Amino acid sequence: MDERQIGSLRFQLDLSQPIYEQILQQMSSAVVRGEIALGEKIPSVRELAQALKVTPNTVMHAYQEMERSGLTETRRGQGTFITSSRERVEQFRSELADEVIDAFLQRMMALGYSLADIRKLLERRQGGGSR
Amino acid sequence: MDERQIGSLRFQLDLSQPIYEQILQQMSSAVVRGEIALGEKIPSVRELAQALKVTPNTVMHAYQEMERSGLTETRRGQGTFITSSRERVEQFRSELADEVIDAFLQRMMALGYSLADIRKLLERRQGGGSR
DNA sequence: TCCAGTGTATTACGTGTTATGATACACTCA
DNA sequence: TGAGTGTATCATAACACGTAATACACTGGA
Repeated sequence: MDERQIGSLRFQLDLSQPIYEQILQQMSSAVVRGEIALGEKIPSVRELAQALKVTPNTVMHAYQEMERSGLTETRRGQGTFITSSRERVEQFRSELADEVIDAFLQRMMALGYSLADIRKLLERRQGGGSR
Repeated sequence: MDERQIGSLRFQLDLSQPIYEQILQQMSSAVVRGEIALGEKIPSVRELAQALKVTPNTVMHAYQEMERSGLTETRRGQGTFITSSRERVEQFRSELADEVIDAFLQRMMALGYSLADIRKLLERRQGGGSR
């Protein structure tokens, strides 16, 4: 696992997944968790490419996906910025969560687990934690 | 979405995922949910290939993965059979469930959801009941 | 013993995705 | 004007996936 830092951002890249998707996911995570401020400028395509030792094209791919999902706004000649709409970030977060939950439930049901079963299994994870 | 039936098995194949993985997953589901009896013979490589209109190689790929995970036993010249060990099937099921849950929790945490949040979201599914 | 039906292996080919590397263009701002 | 942006294009390579064809090894029943 390769770990690289640029500004306040931290990236962990491996070969198990397309690089552009890992950039996309980790950047989205950072935004959604408030680790990047709304309206903030993120590294330029070339800058991040150099920091991560990948091709600008690969970073571009990730950035374009982010804009497509409304998470960023790009201004030609200026750079790429996190959207300043808190609402949009919230919507992105909950929509993504919905998809993740749907896929999870579908896979578990295919294995014959009921919703009640799933809840029990999750409680078990909580184990020594808060309850 | 293409749906095909062979014996008691039903397969739904699309292009969103490798075919061999869809065969693997749907066959595993059927076993784990008891839709295929323990020790039962499953269609031969050529037979299933013809029914699904794919190449024998593709079915082979799926079958080899199933054997690697201990779900089936292959007997050269005879065919491929579901393991007759209920214990092994149970172990396969719970191991797979563990992996699915781990991946799910990791993705949700990356989006900033706590275990308590996740439980609440799942409860909501139960109430809304869109299955 | 033969043979049809099994699993298995190999080779060649085509396609799509991913990533690289290089180059060029368009835009913005100091 | 020039440096720094996003953007587009081309060629190339590697890899995964699927197809197609062929061949081999094994088993059980006729």
